[in-house]
Amino acid sequence: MDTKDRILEAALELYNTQGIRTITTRHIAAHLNMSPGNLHYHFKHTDDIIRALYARLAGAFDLELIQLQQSATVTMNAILDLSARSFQLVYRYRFIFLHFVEIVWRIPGIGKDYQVLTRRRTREFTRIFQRLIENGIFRTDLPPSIWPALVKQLFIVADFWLSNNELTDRLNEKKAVAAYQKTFYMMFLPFLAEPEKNGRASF
Amino acid sequence: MDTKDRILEAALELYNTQGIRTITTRHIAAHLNMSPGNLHYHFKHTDDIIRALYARLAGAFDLELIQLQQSATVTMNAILDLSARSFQLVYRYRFIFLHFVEIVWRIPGIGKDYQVLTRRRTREFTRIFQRLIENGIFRTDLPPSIWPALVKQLFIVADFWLSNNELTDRLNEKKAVAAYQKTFYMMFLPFLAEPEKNGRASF
DNA sequence: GAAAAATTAGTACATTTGTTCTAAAATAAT
DNA sequence: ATTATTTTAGAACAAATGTACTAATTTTTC
Repeated sequence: MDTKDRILEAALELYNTQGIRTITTRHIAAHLNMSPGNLHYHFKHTDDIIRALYARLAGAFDLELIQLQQSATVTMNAILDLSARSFQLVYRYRFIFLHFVEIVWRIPGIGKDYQVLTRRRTREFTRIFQRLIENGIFRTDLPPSIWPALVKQLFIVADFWLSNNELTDRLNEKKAVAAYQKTFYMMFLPFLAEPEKNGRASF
Repeated sequence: MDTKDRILEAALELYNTQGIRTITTRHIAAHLNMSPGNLHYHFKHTDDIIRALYARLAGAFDLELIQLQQSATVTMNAILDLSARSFQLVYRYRFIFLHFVEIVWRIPGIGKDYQVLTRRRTREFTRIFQRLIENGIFRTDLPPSIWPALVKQLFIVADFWLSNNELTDRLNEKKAVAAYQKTFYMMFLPFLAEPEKNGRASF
């Protein structure tokens, strides 16, 4: 692991546990027994570190979505599995989600990128839901405008479930994964044509 | 309006528009043509300002909830109206919701208070939903564990809808109110026993 | 093995920030 | 009216922060 990677890993850990307000480049450098000068040789500006971490998160997310899209038929189980795997990413890069608005205000490029990403993901999920309706998995008695609304709900919960956990239950990683998955399952349940049949036995 | 109020109003405006990271007591004082010394005479510590603003928000919220609880029968319309009025509060004190985790980490007292508040509100809503089930407004074919899950979903969306708006659509206040209300309406729709009958014509 | 390039440590600097201190001015109390 | 109290302005301070600079050291290239 080269120096740049070590800096990013240390920054990630410190940001995750102490927030972006209190952690400075000096803290990150000290945590690595490295001089501040050296750190700034690798990352000229503090924001470059955050930018790099966001880029890693976005890249990892893209990989997950590509995998989902490549499967011929999308099942509910595939979607729930995606939610579990993407939570691992959310948790790994949790400081971004816990301070999302702050980061986007501070580094506009990230906001722009997230907007584009979100629009693309919205289209993708709308299409997936379309297919789930056609396959009789989702209900057909609801107004069509419910589906984009569901997508929005899912995005909000996906992005901010962890913030809510931080404000309320403060579950540790293991318990958080389980609770997060259950939340997602429960979000889909009332939309299923036959809840008892299409639901997962494991819950 | 006394000086303390003027400081709080100025702080609220600046925090709302520029975030808590960039705004310092000096900015707030300058915005009021006031000396930093004077500001710190009224609020010894910066955090005291945030604490005072949070207290105002919490107090205003309590008033809303008391009003809902006093009504003999809670209807869907009453809940949707509450959601609209509470959004006005979320918007007025939006810096708190846009930087919630940061604030709670910085001022633990606020986190403690929010936890207690949330638990109480969870119990209240669970009871309300119970009655909506008994009155045949909500479906009865879903597992009972869906209702606490719905409460959690609602809280997450209520607290972070605005953050999501900031990251994606950036709607102004007027449009945001409308979209927020619609989101809430759509969240209840799949839980209604007879969507077409209990739903609102206005959507 | 010498020259060039890279990495690193350490220091330095200007700015900002939260807060305190002092004294002046305004206001209220008697 | 004079005294006491509250409020205000302005300066001052220590700590922290982002980043630049310099020189040393390590690594790579030839």
